[in-house]
Amino acid sequence: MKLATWNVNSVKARKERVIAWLAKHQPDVLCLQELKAEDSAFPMDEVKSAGYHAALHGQRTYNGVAILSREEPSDVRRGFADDGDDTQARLISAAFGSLRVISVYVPNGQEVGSDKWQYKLEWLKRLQAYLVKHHTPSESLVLCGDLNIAPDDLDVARPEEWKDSVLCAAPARAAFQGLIAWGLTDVFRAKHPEGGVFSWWDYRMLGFPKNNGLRIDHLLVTASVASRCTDARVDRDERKGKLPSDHAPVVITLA
DNA sequence: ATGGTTGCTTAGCAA
Repeated sequence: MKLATWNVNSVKARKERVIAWLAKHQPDVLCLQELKAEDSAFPMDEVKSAGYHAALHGQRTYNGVAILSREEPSDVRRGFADDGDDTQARLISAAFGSLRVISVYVPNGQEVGSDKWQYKLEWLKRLQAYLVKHHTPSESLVLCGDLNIAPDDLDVARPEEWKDSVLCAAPARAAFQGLIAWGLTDVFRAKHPEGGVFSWWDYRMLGFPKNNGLRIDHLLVTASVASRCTDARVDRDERKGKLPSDHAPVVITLA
């Protein structure tokens, strides 16, 4: 079984790439982030023709998340449905038999100390509370998406350059460790303990040609899923060529 | 040569 997560930075701009990627890699589940499109603008016909279902939580201009799957999803849930601000479409959850998959787009935070940074930290707290309220580490669960956190300096090509950024600042890394402490395993790290593998490169300043990358897209899994994981990789090729997303897909294989 | 982006929405923001 193959599960993947990919921040596509506009599903309309990336439509051909997404369809081609599905055809080439045949994942069982593909979680998408940053659709930047309402549900009505999602390329549903093309995705269906490729043989996939799509559970959507879209939004105009910003945000928007989805879960594409070969199997029809059940129990689709959108947003936190808590008493906080739920106007930003950043979380969707679906079940496939006994496997629960959650696709998230964590706020970037823009600048440490800004209002958006506060929102990011609060959002991460709500994510932790959401897991505690709705799920248990004894389930088979995959929490994946653009977490906008590089958990360790091993996940940063140039740690000195990024150390004070919203992707690396201590409170963000502490929030990531909170998810781990709840009962999730960073299976990608387990397969690549040496680090130096990245999932995002800034469009600006020749980020990709210089490999000035960070690993901020993750698949965090509970123990029963971790024990089945045989492979974890970044599809770096997808960041190449004409008009790529600034993120590459991250893929795990389960026995 | 010291900059060098993209997407959405239409000049300014977000990443």
